[in-house]
Amino acid sequence: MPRHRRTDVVARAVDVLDRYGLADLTMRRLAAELDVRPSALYHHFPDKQHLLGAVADALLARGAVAPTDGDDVEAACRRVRDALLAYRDGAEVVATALAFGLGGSAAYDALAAAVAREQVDDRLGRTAARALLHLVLGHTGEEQTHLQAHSAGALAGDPRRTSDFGAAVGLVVAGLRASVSG
Amino acid sequence: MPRHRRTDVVARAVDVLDRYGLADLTMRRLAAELDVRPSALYHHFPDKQHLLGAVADALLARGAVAPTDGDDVEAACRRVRDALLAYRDGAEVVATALAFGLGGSAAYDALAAAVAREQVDDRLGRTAARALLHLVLGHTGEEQTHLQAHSAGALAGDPRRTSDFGAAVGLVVAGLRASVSG
DNA sequence: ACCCTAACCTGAACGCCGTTCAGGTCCCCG
DNA sequence: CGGGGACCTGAACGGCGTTCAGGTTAGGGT
Repeated sequence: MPRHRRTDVVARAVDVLDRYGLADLTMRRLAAELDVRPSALYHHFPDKQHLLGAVADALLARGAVAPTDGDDVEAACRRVRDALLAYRDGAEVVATALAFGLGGSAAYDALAAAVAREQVDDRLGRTAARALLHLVLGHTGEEQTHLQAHSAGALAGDPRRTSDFGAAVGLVVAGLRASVSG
Repeated sequence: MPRHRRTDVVARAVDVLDRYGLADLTMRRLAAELDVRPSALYHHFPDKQHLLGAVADALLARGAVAPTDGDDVEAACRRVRDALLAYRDGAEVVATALAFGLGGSAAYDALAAAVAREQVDDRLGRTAARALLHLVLGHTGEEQTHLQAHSAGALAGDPRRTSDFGAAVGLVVAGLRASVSG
C-alpha cells in the first residue's frame, strides 16, 4: 500500500532518531514505522551507513548549517552545535557519517568558511577547521550523552553546570589569532 | 579445560582487537579465541561495555599513559596519541569507553596533569584538558580510520600527507598561553 | 487502449549478534 | 573430607543487517 521516496524515508528516520535514539534507529524499526518490510529500505539505500549519512546531512540542513553564512568562528561553532543538539544523538550521527565519509561534510564546510574569514593561510585554516570540528563534535556529543542520561531517571545529577563549550572554542580562536599576528 | 582470569580475558581481547579490529571484537569471537563458550565471559564482565572499558584502560596502561609523567602539554598529547595508535581502533575504543564512563579516564588525567603544570587556574585548566582530549581522540581516530582504509586495498591514496596533529595541538596551547598572560 | 519499464514492495530466509540461566565441574580452604 | 566459590557448559531467546527471487503498480510512449 505505501509508496515512499528517498526523502520520505530520511525524514521518517530523523523522526525515529529524535524519538527513540540512535540505538533504536534500526532498519526493522524504521521499516515498521513506514509500514513497510525491512527489505524495502534497500531499494532506497545500499546499506544502513548510507541511510545514516543522509540523516546526518538532513540534520545539518535543518539546522541551517551552510558554508555561505556570514558567521564569525564562534558563531559558526555555535550554529553547528545547535544543529547537533536539536535532535537526539545528533552529534554521534554526524560524527559517524563523517568517519565513514558518507555525509556530514556541511559541518566542516561551515567551520572552514568561518575560519577562512580570518586572515590566515589555507594550511593553518584547514588545520583549525578540523580541530574545531573535532572539538564541537566531541564536546556536543559528550554533553548530549550526559544530558540524556540525566533525563532518564537520574535525578541526583549536577545542577546543570554551565557548559564550557564557549571557553573551549575560545581557546582555539585565541590560538588562531595568536598564530596569525604573533 | 581452560581456566581464565579477568586479566587473561582482557589481554586476549586486546590481541583480537589489534588483529581483527573493533567490529570483529565480538563476544563470540573472543570466546572462541579463548576456547570457551560465549556465556563464560559473563562470569568476568557484566556485559560487553565493561569489557571494552577494561580494554581501553589496558591500552592506555601499555602506552604508559599516566598523570605522573613529567611531560609538557605537547608531549602529553603525543604520548596519548601514540598509545591510541599502537593498537587497531585504539582511539575509538577509548572514546566509547569514556562515553560510557567505563574506562579510559587515564587519557584525560594525563592531559589534565600536563595542563596543570602551566600557570592556569583550575577552571580553565579543566576546559583545556577536555578540549585537548576531544582533539586527540578525534584527530587520532580519523587518522586511524583512513590509515586502515588505505592499508586495505586502496593504493590510490594520498602520498602519506604529513599529519597536522602537532599544529592542531599547538593551536590550543597557544590559546592557553595567550589566555594566561594576556 | 495498450504495453512496458521502472519504481517500489513482499516473503522468506541466512548468519550473525549480545545476553540469560540452570546446572555442571574442579580446586582450595577449613 | 566436606563445602563453597570460581569457572565453565549447553541451549536457548530475541533482535540485528542484509540478500534475493519474484510480485505489484503507476505512468509515459506509441
